[in-house]
Amino acid sequence: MDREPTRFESRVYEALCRVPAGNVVTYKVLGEAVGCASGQAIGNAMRRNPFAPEVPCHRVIPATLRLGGFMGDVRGDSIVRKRELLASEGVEFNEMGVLMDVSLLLERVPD
DNA sequence: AGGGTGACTGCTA
DNA sequence: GTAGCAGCCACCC
Repeated sequence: MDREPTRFESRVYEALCRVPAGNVVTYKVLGEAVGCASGQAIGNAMRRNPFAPEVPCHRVIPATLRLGGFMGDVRGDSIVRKRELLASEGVEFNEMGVLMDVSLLLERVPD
């Protein structure tokens, strides 16, 4: 299971670190930052992220503006953790699990 | 080399 | 609101 990140994954993590606290991006946006047309591949990289939350993978959400997954889980206590992590940065989700303030969602990863 | 998997996306119903 | 499906791409057999 555990292994060193591939070059692709390292690029993804590097781009991810440019997302400021208090903001979020979609898997798609993060993919565009590293030249990957598949959000699913990005999700794979996140799922394997060995550095959470050092590398802020909790700032990546699906285009549906829901919470998505965290640390391998798509529906579990980890999601609550992700939600609280984001709340502590000022990014809040409602009871339905949907992002409240859409203006916090960046359309592209900063340089 | 080929097939299966998945923290996705967009469309359809 | 939900469910299913095709397309997507990196990774792991």
